[in-house]
Amino acid sequence: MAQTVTPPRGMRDFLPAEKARREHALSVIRGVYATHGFDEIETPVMEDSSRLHAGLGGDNEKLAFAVMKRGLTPDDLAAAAASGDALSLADLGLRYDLTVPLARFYATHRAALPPVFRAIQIAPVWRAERPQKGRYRQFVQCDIDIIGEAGPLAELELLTATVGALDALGLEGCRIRLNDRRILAGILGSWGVPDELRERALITIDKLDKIGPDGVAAELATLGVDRPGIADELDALTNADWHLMDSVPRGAPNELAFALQPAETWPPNPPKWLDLEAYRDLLALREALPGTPIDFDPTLVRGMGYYTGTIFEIAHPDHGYSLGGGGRYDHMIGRFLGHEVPACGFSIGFERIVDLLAVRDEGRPRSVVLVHDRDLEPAALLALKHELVASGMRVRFERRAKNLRGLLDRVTADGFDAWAPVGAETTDAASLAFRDLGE
RNA sequence: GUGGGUAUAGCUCAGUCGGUAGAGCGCCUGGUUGUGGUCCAGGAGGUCGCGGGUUCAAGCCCCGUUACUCACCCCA
Repeated sequence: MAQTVTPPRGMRDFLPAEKARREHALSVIRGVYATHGFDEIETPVMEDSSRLHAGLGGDNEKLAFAVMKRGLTPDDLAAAAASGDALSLADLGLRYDLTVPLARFYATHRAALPPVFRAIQIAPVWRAERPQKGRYRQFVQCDIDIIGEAGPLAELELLTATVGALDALGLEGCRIRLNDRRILAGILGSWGVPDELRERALITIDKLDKIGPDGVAAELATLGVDRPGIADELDALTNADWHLMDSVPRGAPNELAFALQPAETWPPNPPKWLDLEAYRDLLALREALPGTPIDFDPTLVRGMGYYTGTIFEIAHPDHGYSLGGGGRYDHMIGRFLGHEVPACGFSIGFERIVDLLAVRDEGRPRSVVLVHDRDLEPAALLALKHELVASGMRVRFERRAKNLRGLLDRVTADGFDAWAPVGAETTDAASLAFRDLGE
């Protein structure tokens, strides 16, 4: 091999067939989101480094690609080396999600935006992770966000629009996992977890489906949270039937299970740690979305530090990773604006769904390949092509190959419908003898 | 950041016990076919990822390194 020529690690080129699949899926998602009343915006791929590292991105901040300042001097480098602060050499960075840029966007343009703003963002983000299956260093997210709506209506609109998009894509088997940061905070509070350990404890709980209740309890103990009975409580949380629509908990009764039954059977004395607003919001979501595949999962955490209320993820039985996620982040815009504006968003992980989609090609124009002898006049060929294009066809030239099989297989894979030989005796489009492809 | 696998022609891959670098497809040339998707012959194309080591001899064994890939952590 003369030289290895590849795109940057974790980033990809797209050949025509794959590019067409992606654009088709994107147009479906755009269309559904638009019918649900959202408006598309665009922001720069970079933001100020300080904004990307304001503590809002959780672990993703460590994965941000930084952009070095222009015109750095040896003194600058020496100062950075002395302080050990490499980030001081950067003033910009590539965005690692679309939520932080949206909050900045809203703070910048709030005067031009409606009181309740519904935004679509479909764009690439970058994270310097180690690539693997379903994980890239450049990937497209499809975000919808509602800014300015504090009540559950925001969650409902986001959930219905997202489920609508998944349905329109023909993606079957997806379920929405649902939880609320306030529920998690209540659980942690009941265990006496101090505030400074809360984030780490949450990440530990997130591993429940991988390392089990005993594993989580053991890891919590290493953090200093060693209250007896935690493993049993986690086990009860896991084993309860948490389907919000139609169920009563089937596991051993526990406080949280009772709390999530319908209001009529709600115990008169709710557990002290239960956040009543969160409880009411989850109830409202359940009652407003009958038939939607939503599962309450008290162990769903999500890594972003900025979530303040409901959190959700798209799960698919064929994949160990989530296909999307989101939640409420009521305090983030206040960081940029100075006063609080409620906000909630849902993101579809485009890379993780596009491979699951079947190809649909209805509505394409008829597309034909002209296989021409190699000694024809370009002007004559172009006149033929012009005539066909003017009639609404998609037209591709291919120079005559000795063996046509490979050529015809290739253009069939590219989606062409028919081909015709073109020789010196071909005078106009009427004299072309088209043959169907894909037989 | 941690662990496993892989690396040979443009592509997909063989390569046995260490003994002269291979196939299919694609490409080029000539012929065959002649309303055309057939067939035949010939040809070009390789620093066997890179660097060391062992050996009379390394694509093959050893060490290192880089890239790709799968998984973990974390995430979409």
